[in-house]
Amino acid sequence: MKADAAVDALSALAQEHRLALFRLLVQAGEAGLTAGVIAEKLGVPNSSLSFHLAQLRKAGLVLQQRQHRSIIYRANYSAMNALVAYLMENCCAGTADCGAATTCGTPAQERESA
Amino acid sequence: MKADAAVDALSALAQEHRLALFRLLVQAGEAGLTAGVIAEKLGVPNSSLSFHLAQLRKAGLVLQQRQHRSIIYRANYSAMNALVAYLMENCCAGTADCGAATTCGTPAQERESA
DNA sequence: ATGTCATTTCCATTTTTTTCGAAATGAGGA
DNA sequence: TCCTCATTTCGAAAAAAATGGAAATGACAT
Repeated sequence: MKADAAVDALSALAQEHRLALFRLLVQAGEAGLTAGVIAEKLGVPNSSLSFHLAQLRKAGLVLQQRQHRSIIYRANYSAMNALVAYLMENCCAGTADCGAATTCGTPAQERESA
Repeated sequence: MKADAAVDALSALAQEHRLALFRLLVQAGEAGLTAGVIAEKLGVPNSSLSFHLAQLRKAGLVLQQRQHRSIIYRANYSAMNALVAYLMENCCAGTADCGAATTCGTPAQERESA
C-alpha cells in the first residue's frame, strides 16, 4: 500500500457520518445494506449520503453491487486489513512489544501479498 | 472507545505529513524521536510540524516527554490498537470471515477492557 | 414505450483545515 | 543570573471538504 492510498482511506473514515456508515457495513457482513436503508439509519439526506458513499468507494473501503432496483453496499475487509498493516508496518523497532500481534515485527513484503 | 474519539484519531492520521510522522514514530519504537529530528526528516517547517504534533497528541496517538533540552515523541500503540478494534467491532455479522482474526466476532466489552 | 422508484449529479454556500513567518515561551547550561 | 537553543503560539491568508435542495439519471416492471 502506498502513502496516498492510505491517506485517502483514512480521510474517508475521518468523518462522523462516514465512520458510522462504515461500521454499519462492517457489522452487516456479506449481506450488506442498500443506500436507502443506510440513509434512513444515519438520518442523512440522500444527496449527502451519496457523496459520502462515493468517498468511501473511491478509497476502496466499500464495494457496491446492484440488486434489483437497489444498490447494495458492503465493507471491503481486505482494504481495511491492508490499511491496518500499513499503519503498523515495521513497528516497535523490531521489539514486538507494542501489542499488535498480527502485524508487529513482520516485514512489509510478507504482508502485502497476503 | 467513543465515535468522537475515533474520528479525532482518524482525522489526525488522514494527512500526508501526519501519517508519515506517525509511521516514523511507530517504527522508532520506545526510543522515539525529537521534534527537531522529525522536522528535518519530513522537510516541514517547525511551526507546521508543531501544529501536526499537537493534532496527533490531542487525538491520543502520540505521547511526549522532555529529555534534556529536547522533547521526545513516541507512538501510543495502545491508542492505535483501540482504534483498530473500534473499526472492526462486531464485524462480519458474526461469521468471522473477514480475516480480522484478532477482533472479528469478539463482542466489544471483552476487548475494551484488554 | 412508459411510469416509477432508487440513487447520483450539480451548484453555491458554509465550515474546517492547512500553511508558515515572526514573535514568544520555556528549560537547561555557563 | 543570563544566554542559548528547541519548541510552541499567533495570525492571517489559501486550500480543501461538507452540506442539502432540485434536477437528472438509470434500471426495472408492466
